[in-house]
Amino acid sequence: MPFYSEDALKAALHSRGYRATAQRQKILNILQALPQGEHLSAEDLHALLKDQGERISLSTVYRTLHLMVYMGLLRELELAEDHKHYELNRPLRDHHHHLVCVQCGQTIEFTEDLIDRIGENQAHSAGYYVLDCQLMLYGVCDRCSS
Amino acid sequence: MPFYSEDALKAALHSRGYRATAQRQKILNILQALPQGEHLSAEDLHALLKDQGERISLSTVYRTLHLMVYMGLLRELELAEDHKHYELNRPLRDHHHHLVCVQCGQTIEFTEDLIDRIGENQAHSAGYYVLDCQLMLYGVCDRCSS
DNA sequence: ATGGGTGCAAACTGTTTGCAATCTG
DNA sequence: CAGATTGCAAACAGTTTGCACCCAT
Repeated sequence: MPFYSEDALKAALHSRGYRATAQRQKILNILQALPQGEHLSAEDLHALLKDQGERISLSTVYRTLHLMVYMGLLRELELAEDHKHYELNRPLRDHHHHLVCVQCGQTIEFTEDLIDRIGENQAHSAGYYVLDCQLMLYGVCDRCSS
Repeated sequence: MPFYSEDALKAALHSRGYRATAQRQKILNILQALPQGEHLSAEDLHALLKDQGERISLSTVYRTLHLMVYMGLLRELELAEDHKHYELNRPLRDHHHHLVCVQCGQTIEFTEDLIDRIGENQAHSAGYYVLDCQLMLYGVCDRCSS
């Protein structure tokens, strides 16, 4: 059950004056097909598209990811790695947060509605419309600290 | 009232088998002197040191920042910009969180003890020792959405 | 005096950009 | 058909690394 049908994406793009292209559709499709909690880097995504036989350039992947983050369709994650990861921006109640070990990079995901609600409140009181709310916890896991 | 006296830094380094060097001292000093909520990039820090007449290389700045994040003395922030920022990792109660406009980059800081407590609990129950806890809110500010 | 730390310059990685060609509306 | 979007290759920024020298322990 995809969040964005072809038409929904088309409408979202058109409503802001952007054009619906095959590349944008394919990128969103891949990210929609990802299981909850999976996230890809721009290069992962590009490699996947290549594997599927699509002809699409890395620059277009970057441009599309930026556009979709800007539109609020995607979340951009900064985890332990040195590059960004992207995933579909599902409704707030499904948001998960990240706990990262700064030494080994192990990442644990968890959900916590209260955080999302607090974030929502803070943003609203500052006059912001929320696109994404991420609690990042950095620490040392038990394996690394022993 | 600095968090880390010269001796405290020296002790922290020695206890983990690292050496106390003038460069490490100077970098920590600059970050300690920063007002609450200010944060610098590696290059900002390097430029500041140069201005003060210090002779220190950019690589050493990077190496030192990494070491101190790893040790838990500093926080590494990923804001709207395309490079990392660093600030002193003060005790949890002083932690602040960030609200960023994805369109204009305006950043608002706020504090919320409850978030820190939730984070602490989540981390502990996963067996992690917390170094840092940041709520990142991405959205669109009222000026950009109008 | 030993080996951790530094400075320099060169390499690297992920990302961005200019431009001509190609599509969408 | 006009202008948005793409692909390519080249540029870029921030960061990392190899190595010889230096200095803390």
